Order: sequence, then structure tokens, then C-alpha cells
Amino acid sequence: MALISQKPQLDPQYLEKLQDYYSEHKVIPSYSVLAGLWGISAKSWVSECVKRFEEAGFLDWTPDKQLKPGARFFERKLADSTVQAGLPNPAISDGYDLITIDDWLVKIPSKTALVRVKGDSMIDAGIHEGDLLVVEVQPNANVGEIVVAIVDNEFTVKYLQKERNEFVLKPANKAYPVIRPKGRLEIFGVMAGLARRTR
Amino acid sequence: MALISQKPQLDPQYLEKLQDYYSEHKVIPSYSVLAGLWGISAKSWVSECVKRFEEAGFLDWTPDKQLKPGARFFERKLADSTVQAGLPNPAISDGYDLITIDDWLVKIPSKTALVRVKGDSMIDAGIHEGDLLVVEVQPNANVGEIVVAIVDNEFTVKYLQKERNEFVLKPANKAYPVIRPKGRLEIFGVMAGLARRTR
DNA sequence: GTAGCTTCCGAACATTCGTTCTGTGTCATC
DNA sequence: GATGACACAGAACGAATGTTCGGAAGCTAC
Repeated sequence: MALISQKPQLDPQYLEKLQDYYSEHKVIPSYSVLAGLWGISAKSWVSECVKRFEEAGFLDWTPDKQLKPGARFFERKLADSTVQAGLPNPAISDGYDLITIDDWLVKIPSKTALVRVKGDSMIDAGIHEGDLLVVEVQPNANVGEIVVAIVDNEFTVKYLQKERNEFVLKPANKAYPVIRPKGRLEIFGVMAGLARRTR
Repeated sequence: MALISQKPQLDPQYLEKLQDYYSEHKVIPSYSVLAGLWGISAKSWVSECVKRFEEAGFLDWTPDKQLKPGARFFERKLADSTVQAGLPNPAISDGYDLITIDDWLVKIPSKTALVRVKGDSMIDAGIHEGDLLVVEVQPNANVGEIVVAIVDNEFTVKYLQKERNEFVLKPANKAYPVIRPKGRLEIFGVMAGLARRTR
């Protein structure tokens, strides 16, 4: 019996406690701190547990041999609406290797800005007041893209369109007028995504 | 002269290199590694630089005296739509101390799941196909909240409403019917936010 | 020039790190 | 009731950590 590789089980609470610690401090603690965190009094046992988390993909090592979060550390239960429900098994994250919402939304951190949306002029594009718009800062954009433009010294979020060889800013709400900027149209950046908090 | 506290200047490249290292490994390296990273050959000087970053709010310490990212470490340009535009100064992030989109959206990591939205039945609530729904997993919800329910073994995102003492699931799209579940209504969780990528 | 900063190097040092090895108690199995 | 996993404790140890201190080189100011 037991020839089949039966992985040693890990206390799932250990991982949760580590994740909580990490989400508070953004750092993996030392073995002694981990021991305290887990209610263990032997570093040797911490070492053993770390090895198992490492094999499971939750922890990893930097090239400098420092402990760091592994590929699955930030894994959240990601579920496809189409996926069969009721399954508590780890097969949920099929195909997806989502790391962080930040990483998913922000591709070029140094060129990304966050703009809080004011008003409901883009409501038909699913952009609500209070949403956090992820914007890639760049001075130009293509027609059809949602851009953050600077009009009258204020940020405006609108569709970029062309009318009779002139750029116009089109809201996604019939109650608002199309903006036809006189002279140069100053573009702050292009919308790359958004985040909304509803609770 | 120079009685006014003139903070010692820091090489901004140092911070960028640290941020790059962190975004790759999700961990703050040791002083010796930092020395290599910064092209410095004395740990004592690294120690000095770290102290300055700490005073500037970019680095901090855990209660266990381990170095960790400070409040300003993850700072992004956050702009309010109402704010006067054209300003490249750091005063943009007035009032807001936004850390990470993740932290902004996810309050309880261990109870948070991500659900990819299928279909357009909630389009009028600004929820599009392909959006990533941030869901707080819990077996019950209040009337009026947007919930992820399990109907016919599939996830469904809908408003939770009450009709004649019975819970119903209401889409935000006139083209879809109200779902009246027979028997118990199984709730997976409550919507807490969403993330959308458009580029 | 010389006095005073600032930037950086190098060595010394106590502390803490993670590993290894041995030991103990508790199960389930035959 | 002997055996062997398994989950943990405890001590011991070299290696690595971060701090402290002294010093060297460069710049500025008077």
C-alpha cells in the first residue's frame, strides 16, 4: 500500500495565517516569527512545514535564498460562471494563474495612474461615479478608445471619436453633449481598466 | 543659513530598483543583496540609505523588526477628476493614501473569491462580460445586494430581491427573466467590487 | 588653508538566522 | 505489544544578519 505519492497534509490555517500576516506587512516573516504565528515552538518544525508549502507552490525562494511568496500564494478562488458549482476542490483555478488584481490590471506600473471617476457621463460604458479608472498615461490615443482628456483644466473621461476630421469627446450617456474641443485636444492617457468597490 | 531641515537627498534610482526587485519577488531583500542591487559595497551605507527611505515613508518595520514596504512604497499617481489638471507635482495624491488596488478591493483575503462574469444579464448594473467580480464568500445576504448564487449547478450574478416573502434573483437587464428558485436559494457570496481590463 | 559637511568603504561584533540531529509522545497497523 | 509513521520539541551550530565605529575622499565656505 501507500506506494502512490501521498502528500503530507498541511494545516490550511497555517497558510491563512501567513497570508494574513503578509497582507498586513507585505513581507514573509522569519522562522521564529512564523513559529509564534503558528503556535509552534520548534523552528525545526517550521522548516519542515515551509518545505511542504514550497513543494505545494505556495512558497518559493529568491535567487538570494530568501523565502518569498510562491506562484500560488496569491491565488484566490477564481471561478468561471460556467464552471460547475459546489466544488470545493482545488481544480477551480483551471487554466488561470491569476496572481494579483494589481498585476492583472496594471501592466506598466511607472506609466499607470489611477483616476477617480466623477459623474455619470460614461454610465452606458459601465463606468460609474466613484470607480477607480486605471489609466495608461500617454499623449495620444486611437479613435474608439476611452481616454482621459484634459478639458478646461479638468480631467474628463470620454470616448475618443472623429467627426469631420476633428477629434471629439463622446460621452456614453445621451443626457450629455459631445465635447468639441477648440484647438488642440490634450490627452492625459488611455483607459486600461477599472476597479469598483461596492461594499 | 540652512537652519531649515533640509532632508538629505536620495538617489531616486535606489527606490526604483528596490521597487522592481519587490515587484519581481514580493519581498524586501537583505542589506547585502540591497548593496549589490544598488552598486554599493558597504552594508553600513545601505543602512544609512534605508534610514532615509524610512523617514521618507517608503520603508517601515514590522513589529518583529523586519524591514518592510512603507506607506508610500506602492504609491501611484491618483488623480481626482475634479482636481485641477496639468500638475505634475506630488500633491496629486491629496488625502488619498491608496496602497494597492488589491487592498482597496479585497478586505478579507481568506474569504474573498474572484468570479469571472459570463453574459450580460447585469449590464444595467455596470457589470460586463469578462469582468472579474470580487466576491465575499458567505452563505447569506441582504435584500438589494448583488449576490453570486448557485442555480442549477452554475454561478449566477443577480440582485437579491424579495417577492411575496420569497427570495428572487433579479437581473439588471430587461431582456432576462427574474429567477424564482424553487426550494432553498443557495448563495455563494456577495459582490464586494469588480475589476475590468479593457486593453 | 582648514574646518566642516557629506558620501562612501571596511572591519568588528553581538545577535539572529535557518539547518541538522536527536528525542518524545501519539497514533494506526499487523 | 512491537513497529513504524507522523507531529512536534529542544539543543547545537555555522552562516548570515544588521549595527556601530573609525577612517578616507571629495566638496563648500570663509
